[in-house]
Amino acid sequence: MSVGSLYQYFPNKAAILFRLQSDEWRRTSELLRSILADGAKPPLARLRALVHAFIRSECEEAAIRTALSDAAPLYRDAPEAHDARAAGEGIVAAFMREALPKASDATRTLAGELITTTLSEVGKRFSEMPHGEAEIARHADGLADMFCAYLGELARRRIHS
Amino acid sequence: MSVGSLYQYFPNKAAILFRLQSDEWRRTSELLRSILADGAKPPLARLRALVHAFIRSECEEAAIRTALSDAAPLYRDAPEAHDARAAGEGIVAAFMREALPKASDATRTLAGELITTTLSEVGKRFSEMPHGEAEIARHADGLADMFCAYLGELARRRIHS
DNA sequence: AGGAAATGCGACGAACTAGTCGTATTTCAG
DNA sequence: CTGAAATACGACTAGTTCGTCGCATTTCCT
Repeated sequence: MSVGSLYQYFPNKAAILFRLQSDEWRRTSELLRSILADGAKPPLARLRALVHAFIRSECEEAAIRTALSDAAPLYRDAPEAHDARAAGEGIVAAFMREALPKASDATRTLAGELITTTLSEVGKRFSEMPHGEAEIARHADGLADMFCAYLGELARRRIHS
Repeated sequence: MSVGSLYQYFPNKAAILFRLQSDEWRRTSELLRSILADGAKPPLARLRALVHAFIRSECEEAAIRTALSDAAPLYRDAPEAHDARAAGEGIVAAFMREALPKASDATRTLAGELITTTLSEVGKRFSEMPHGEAEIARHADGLADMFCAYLGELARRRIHS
């Protein structure tokens, strides 16, 4: 693929990168939906599966992910970026209603946001430093443990300092 | 401060940015030490205080933090970056021994790494999107809840899926 | 096959950025 | 006060990067 051909389909470099990132986001949404909405398993098992799948997918093609996140300044303020995020939030919200049926809306929203941003930000860092299969699995398990403990505690509603 | 003057003290742009980042790291280490090593309060209260202090400090001077993290590619592979990280890890390790006295070394290390990277990565994201005081406090509390729940669960050693 | 339309291409130019260098200004000892 | 050493300065240059443009190649219709 040559420079000229590329610029027949995209107005500028930002658009190219944004398109790549956008595809990435779409795939991630798909992952979210397919795992979180699977009604067969209990909620926490699904969450754990999601963490593993997500971390593993971040570590594949680590190079392109790093490049994309380095280019973030170019598309950080794009309106589509916001939309993509919103799409994911809907799926997470539905999951949270299932996982925390008795919690308040505010609690659910906060917990959902925290888990989502933690997963995506920590995932990004994983993609930046190469690991072995086993390391990845260990860390993903730890992360899942953390989320499960948090949700468990919220369900029991006895968070103390 | 002019360009020429700046380059009398630094060999190149990367060195300038790295110096700024390095100062930031030193201040963060200081924060870690001063809060986590305060033996008076119980461990989880200290952790909660740390989360609040850290998130608040990330949100101050958000502009420079964002600029620095955008420049990360310039110093990502610098050896000093690794050292700075190691310094923080020592403090965290000591704290973890206190918070999880009965856990294995592997468990403690993993939990320490997870909490550290989660805090720093999620903190970075907070600095990128402006929030009100109240929002910040709410999220910091949520994050602290998550960490406390995780450590509590590890202390009780009954993580299930 | 002939030719016209669409697509592919990469050398080139415009714009930007990091870093230098000769000059101007300040500091300070004798 | 004087002159030399240190520091400050910003116009300038070398090098890089994004995006364009004219030509080459492929596609597709008659």
